[in-house]
Amino acid sequence: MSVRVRFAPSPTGYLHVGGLRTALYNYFFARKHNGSLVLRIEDTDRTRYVEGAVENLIRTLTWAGIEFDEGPHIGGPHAPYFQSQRLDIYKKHAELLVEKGWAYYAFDSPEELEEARQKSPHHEFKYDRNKMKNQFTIGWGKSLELISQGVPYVIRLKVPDNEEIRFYDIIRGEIIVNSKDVDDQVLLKSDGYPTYHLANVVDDHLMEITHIIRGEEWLPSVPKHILLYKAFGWEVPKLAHLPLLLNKDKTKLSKRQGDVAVEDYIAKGYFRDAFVNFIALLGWNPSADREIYSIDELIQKFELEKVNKSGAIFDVVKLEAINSKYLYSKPIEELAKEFKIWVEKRGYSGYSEDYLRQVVGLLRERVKKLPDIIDFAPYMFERPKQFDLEYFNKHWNPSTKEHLKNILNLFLSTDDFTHTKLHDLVVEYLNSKSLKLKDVVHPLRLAITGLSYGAGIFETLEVLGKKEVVERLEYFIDKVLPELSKES
RNA sequence: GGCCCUAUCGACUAAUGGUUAGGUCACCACUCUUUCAAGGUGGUAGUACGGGUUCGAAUCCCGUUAGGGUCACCA
Repeated sequence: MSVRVRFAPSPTGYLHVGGLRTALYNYFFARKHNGSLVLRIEDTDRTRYVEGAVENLIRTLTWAGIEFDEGPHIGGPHAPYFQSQRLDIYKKHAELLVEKGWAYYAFDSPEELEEARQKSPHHEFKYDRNKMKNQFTIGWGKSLELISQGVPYVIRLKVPDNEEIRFYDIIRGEIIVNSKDVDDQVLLKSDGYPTYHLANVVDDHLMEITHIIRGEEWLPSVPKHILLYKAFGWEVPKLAHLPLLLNKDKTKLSKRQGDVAVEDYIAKGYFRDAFVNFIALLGWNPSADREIYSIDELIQKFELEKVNKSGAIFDVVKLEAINSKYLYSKPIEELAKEFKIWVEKRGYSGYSEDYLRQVVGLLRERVKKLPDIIDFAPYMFERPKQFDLEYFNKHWNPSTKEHLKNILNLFLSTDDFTHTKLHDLVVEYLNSKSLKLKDVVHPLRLAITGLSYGAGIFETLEVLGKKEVVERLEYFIDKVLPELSKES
């Protein structure tokens, strides 16, 4: 039987990075085994539905390079892929369970349940089917009567009193839970919608899912699902519960402690392949002394059996390190094209791709993300408005102004504005004065960029071009210098 | 609190009974240098604890401790 896996998010707004990793592992697993990947939307909670969330989810998944074989956006043999469009299926199955004696009707109001919950300390409340209002306490006939009168009801799973439930998880091994610790879960809500547990089990079976790969937070509800499969007489798919992605304090990754939406990272300028690379290696790795992998390599090397058991802290520093490696190794033309979009987004226009290519080439190894270049070297896009006073004080002496003027004249005298030529001209001049390169390089950098750091100054001059450099130097000497001298 | 899961450098992880416990990020030092980076070289740092099993344990078993998840008519 061929592998069929699914990614089944609920449309509550955006794709969580943990969700992305789950989707990625499902995708890797499906591709590696020439199987199918299904996208199913678990929108059974009407109160949490967010407009546009599904489109957003699909857009982000697509950005990450994940391709589905079936789903709401492409259809497939098991459509519809929205659970909200499969209500009759769940209802039919819930009623089948009542018929078989595996489930029962209950009529407790939310208020009554809340009251019962309040009475028990901590979280010790468990639905007592012998005391609450249901078909066992009020009788079968009375129950049918209430239902026919339109009284709201739910269908609950009738969990055995004291029975060992065993299941095997590919990542965690055998797990045993006693049914006495399992609550009589609601399967069908009073609004006619199924709960996650029912819908999930029914759909995974109907859609012929062979492996369930999902987050560890689902592990505690597996016993309920096992009971459901047994009640229906269905085979349980293979299970794999992934370790959680954690905050720095080791709690489940949450919005409070940083960005959890994939789109936040897209907006910050991380590369798709770098981000996927990073996320994929949280909880699993191919056991080699390297960490840069293409998506194809990740697919080839992926093994569910090698996924870790313990949670992984999401560390942005590591993400930045990986991203910067991609930044350093990607083709410069590709970067220039992408960089243009970022530059324009910042309101700078009119730069040729050739100019941007040179800027990227000069600065990419100094930053972590492509758009960071703009903040790191704003002087490539506009003339400096501020000048680092500390830097000025550190490198200025009474004769520096004279040297700068002379260097300006040297620049004016040449039409060969390459960094090697500029370097040679300056060195020649310095030799005649018995000075060192560092005596003038810093003042020059300050005049041109306003900053104490950046790419090699002669390379920077070359990229900026003669006209721009000359104008900046003249402006600095005439206008800025008097002001700085006053302040220092 | 009940139930369940987990435990290797600060972080991500490798080592599936035999290694001086390895790599990457971060950090530190040195080097290169025209600033900032990048690069190069080197370094600090880990098997939570206690018992077993075994000739031999990070690895298997038990316990302790710690952390996490979960206990809805949410998913």
